[in-house]
Amino acid sequence: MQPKLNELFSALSDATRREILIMLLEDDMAVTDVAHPFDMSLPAISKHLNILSNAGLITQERRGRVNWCKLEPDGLRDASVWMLSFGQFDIPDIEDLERLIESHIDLTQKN
Amino acid sequence: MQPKLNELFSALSDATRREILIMLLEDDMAVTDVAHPFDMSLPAISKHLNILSNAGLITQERRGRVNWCKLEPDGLRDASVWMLSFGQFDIPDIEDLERLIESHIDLTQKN
DNA sequence: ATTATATTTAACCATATGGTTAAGTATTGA
DNA sequence: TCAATACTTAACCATATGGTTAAATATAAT
Repeated sequence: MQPKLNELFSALSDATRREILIMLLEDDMAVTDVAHPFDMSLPAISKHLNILSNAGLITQERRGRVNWCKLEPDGLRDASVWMLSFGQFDIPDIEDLERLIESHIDLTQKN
Repeated sequence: MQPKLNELFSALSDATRREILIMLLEDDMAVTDVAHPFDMSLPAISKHLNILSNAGLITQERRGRVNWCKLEPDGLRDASVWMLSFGQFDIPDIEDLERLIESHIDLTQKN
């Protein structure tokens, strides 16, 4: 399957979906549990998860009545390569990076 | 001004806008010249350029009646850091990267 | 002064997006 | 078997997006 930059970047352009990805960094989660922290209906979250799936950023595996959501970090690869190919910005500081990884506050911003 | 990941990723999610960014890697361009290769009206391109400006990916400087568009590669920085912070995918091959930079064909895909 | 060039703004249109509620479908537990 | 759980699907709605054409604006050239 060819990389789909439109779907990839479009999936990343929504704050709810970025938060979901960050939640899934911790561990695989059931749909209901993904939905829990959000002030939003379950169908809305279900749609977001479909969009993330179609973008190749997560996979979903149904076991019984539970649909387990799993991060697919390689899904970010194509978008990452695309951006790196511009290569004209400084490689972000290791320190910046570490700080950001530690505290995901900056990553979960809403706007 | 705070980074705006929504605007940034959203701007990158359109193939026309990604092509414009790649064109601007070569050199600064007037709006009309940006529009030339596209089968699209000038106002449509003008809108795309505004979206890229608002995302901080380009700047526009009017000199006389010409509005010069200039790439702002640092605009990609926040999105890049966000993606790198996932850090669970392999760093793309230097070879992959060089091949992609040489031939931007893979980067300008439409879907 | 008039015309041509470069671009933006306005008004409009079709489709996409992100949300809702209500109903449907499996699967599990009592 | 019946009810609860964990979803998904369908129908709907408001707003956003990406395009169009026509008109407006500002600068440059004749």
